Amino acid sequence: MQGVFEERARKGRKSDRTRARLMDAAADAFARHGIEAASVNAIAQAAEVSNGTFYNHFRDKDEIATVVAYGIARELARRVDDSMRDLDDAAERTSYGTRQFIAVATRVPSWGRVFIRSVWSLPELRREVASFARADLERGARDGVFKVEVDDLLVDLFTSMVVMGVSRVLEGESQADLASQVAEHQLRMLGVSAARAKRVSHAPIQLLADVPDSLA
Amino acid sequence: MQGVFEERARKGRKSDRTRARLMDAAADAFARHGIEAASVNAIAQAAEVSNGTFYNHFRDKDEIATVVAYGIARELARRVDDSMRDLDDAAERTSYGTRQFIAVATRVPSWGRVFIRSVWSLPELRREVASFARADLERGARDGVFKVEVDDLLVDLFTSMVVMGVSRVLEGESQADLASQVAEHQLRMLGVSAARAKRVSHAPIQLLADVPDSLA
Amino acid sequence: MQGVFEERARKGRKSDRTRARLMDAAADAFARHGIEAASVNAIAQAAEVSNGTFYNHFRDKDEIATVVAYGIARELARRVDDSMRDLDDAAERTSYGTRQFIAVATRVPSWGRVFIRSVWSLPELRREVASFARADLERGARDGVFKVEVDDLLVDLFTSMVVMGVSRVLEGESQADLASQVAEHQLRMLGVSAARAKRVSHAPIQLLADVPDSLA
Amino acid sequence: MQGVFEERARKGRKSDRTRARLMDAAADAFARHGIEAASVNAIAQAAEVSNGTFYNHFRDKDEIATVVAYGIARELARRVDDSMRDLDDAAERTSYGTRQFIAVATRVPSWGRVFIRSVWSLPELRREVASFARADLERGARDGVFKVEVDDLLVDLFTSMVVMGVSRVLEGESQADLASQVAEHQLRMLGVSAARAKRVSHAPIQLLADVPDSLA
DNA sequence: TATGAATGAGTGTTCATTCAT
DNA sequence: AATGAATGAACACTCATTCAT
Repeated sequence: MQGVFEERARKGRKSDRTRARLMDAAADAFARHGIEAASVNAIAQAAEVSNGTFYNHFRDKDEIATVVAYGIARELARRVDDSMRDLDDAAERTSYGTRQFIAVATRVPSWGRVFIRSVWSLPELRREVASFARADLERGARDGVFKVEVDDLLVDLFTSMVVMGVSRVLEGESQADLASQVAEHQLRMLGVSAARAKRVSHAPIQLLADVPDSLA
Repeated sequence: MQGVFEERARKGRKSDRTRARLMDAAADAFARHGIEAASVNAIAQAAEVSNGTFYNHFRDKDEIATVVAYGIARELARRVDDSMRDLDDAAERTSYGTRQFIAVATRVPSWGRVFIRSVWSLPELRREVASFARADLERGARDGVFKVEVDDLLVDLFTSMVVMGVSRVLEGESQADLASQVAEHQLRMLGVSAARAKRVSHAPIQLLADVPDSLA
Repeated sequence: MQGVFEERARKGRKSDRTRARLMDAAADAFARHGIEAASVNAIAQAAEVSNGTFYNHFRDKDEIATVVAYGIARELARRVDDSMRDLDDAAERTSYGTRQFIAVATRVPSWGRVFIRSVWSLPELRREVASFARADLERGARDGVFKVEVDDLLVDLFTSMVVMGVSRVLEGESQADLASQVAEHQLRMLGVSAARAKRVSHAPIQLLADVPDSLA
Repeated sequence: MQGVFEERARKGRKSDRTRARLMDAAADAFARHGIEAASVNAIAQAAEVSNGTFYNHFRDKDEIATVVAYGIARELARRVDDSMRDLDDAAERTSYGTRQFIAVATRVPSWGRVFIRSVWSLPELRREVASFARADLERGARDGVFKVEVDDLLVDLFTSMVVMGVSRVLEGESQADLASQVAEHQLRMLGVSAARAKRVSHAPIQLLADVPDSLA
């Protein structure tokens, strides 16, 4: 099994690849058992290096946990953002973003699981990811598409709904329709008419075209 | 300091009181450091019994964690439910329930924290607590007050919003208005008109009349 | 092999005996390899308890090191002091004390070795032990037996000579005459005439009459 | 900062300079944390070379420890000896040597600290340094200046007094008078009259004239 | 039921040392 | 000679759990 970080470090130096393999192994272990319960030894073993090597690359377990969580969160946000370049309407962007995010986050289950774990424990990370959503929410409010005032609480509620969606999919729910429904509920919460909310959220979209097959 | 479980076991036998003190201490420790990081020794010490005594009352740490989480969740739900006996309208019940729940769950911070931690890790517990909400959501759908279909996903989204509210308050947000806003957003998501959502959610309510002073 | 601490805790509770055995084992290990190089596991093993038990009795390795060092130093000082109750003349007391101390400290080699190691690294301990010597030096200066001013430096030089004596004996030198010569040199340093220094320091003395045979 | 070893290797080949820098870094680290606690990595880093390079120059940590200790001890002895070329009288030589040694050993504190640490753990080193003192003690005994028999014990006691002096100065005592007092006590121990001991030991001397400024 | 000393597997972490480049 | 990533044994310390009293 080759992880996503290693995939990307394939061209780098050997040391970079070792680091990437540790990160992949850590993401996997964190997803499986949680950060506390994942042991450094197990991570090193999964990465096929000795435990000492771990400490050549990371100061301690906290460091790799943070690095991995941010790495994953940023990569998820980046991919979703990239896929939305052509959309203008705030309702469409918001709805599309939610659906795409759920799709991407569940594509590599260990990444999704690390994400929903760290999104609560690392507030800065949450804020960073939420800032993408916030921009669209504010645009919608400005344009009159949304009828609500955008504040921290609204952004957090919006985020918690996305997270809930990711959780459900990772628990086994089929992703396709579920993501649309989450988006639909969000739009209604934001003051979009029920009819439009349904229409926009269930419009067919192109998912994940750019994700390499090796991640499956 | 006397905890809530002990409060209720005051009349019971000595053994019951010991058990209750262990549960109070555990709730506190779990809230403070998380379940993994809370040690049995520390719990026993806080309960002023020896570590051996712990194992006379609970098979292992997992058991007390589950028992405490369920105990707290049920107590929270019971209190909120009790306070809603006189309400009939689904929108009012839903809104009132959310506001009351946030108030109660944050009244004893350690309980609130244990709740938001366990609500994700114990799905059965989540379902049990959510069943109260589900009843009102279904009533509202039946009565035409809510314009949405009630399914598992909706209940979970509704729940995640309440949890988000509790989190924010425990992070230091002032509770009063925040709870109302959460409720308002929920009603809008459920298809209630913006005007009514606002009116219902910001109506003054009597909070916590029944909470014993010892919890303050 | 039964150590000195255990000997003394024989009548105590079982827990006290375990603690004492750990201390004996630690004294031995510290003497053999130095404090840094002695491992907690090795100490526990030598005491025939599990490594976990060690930490039921001592917070960490530093704690047992300090406790053992002070325990040994005080016991050495106490024994020597006890044996000098009947002496009045400062020159005799000083000389006798040095000889007795060297005898006692080398009687249980591991104690002596711990002493010469810790006397440099724990200044408070050095001061505590030296305070016995200081009293006699000051008395001698007051009585005119010694012709020097007693200050910190003098006490330290005096102490370092005793320590040197202990070192030499532990390195294999025969103790009897060596201790007398150390005492003789000390007296001369203090201003006692060569003739009297020799006479006083080589007078026969009763060594160690009170030390239990089990220590041999 | 440029160390003493490097200073002297300035003209040598690059390899020699690397070696010298490692020795300076090691002396510093040993003085700061003790030999056990000083890590090879830290030494290499302080010397601004990679850890691998360390092993091109020294077989292991023990080797550099010994080499550094001997290097320092010999350098100290050499400097003191050089400064005494013109003195003839044994009492003067002895006293002057002690004072000069304390001055030199405390001039570069890390050297002094390494010295007092290794003088106990490396008996051969102690003997080597002491041989300078021994020569003067024997000359004094032959000449009748000292009234004692010179044997191993006397040399060791004499040495321990010098070491004690170095310790005190490194602990913060002002060096000037302290060294004189140590020398005075030594002379008295050797049988020199109190009056002459005082006079000789407190005579003004020229300290450290030959120490390069870079050491300051 | 209560006690608390004892257990021992397990954890994170350090570090001297090796070796391919 | 120099590099620095990799190694893995060793260490201090934690903690859930057992059990004799």
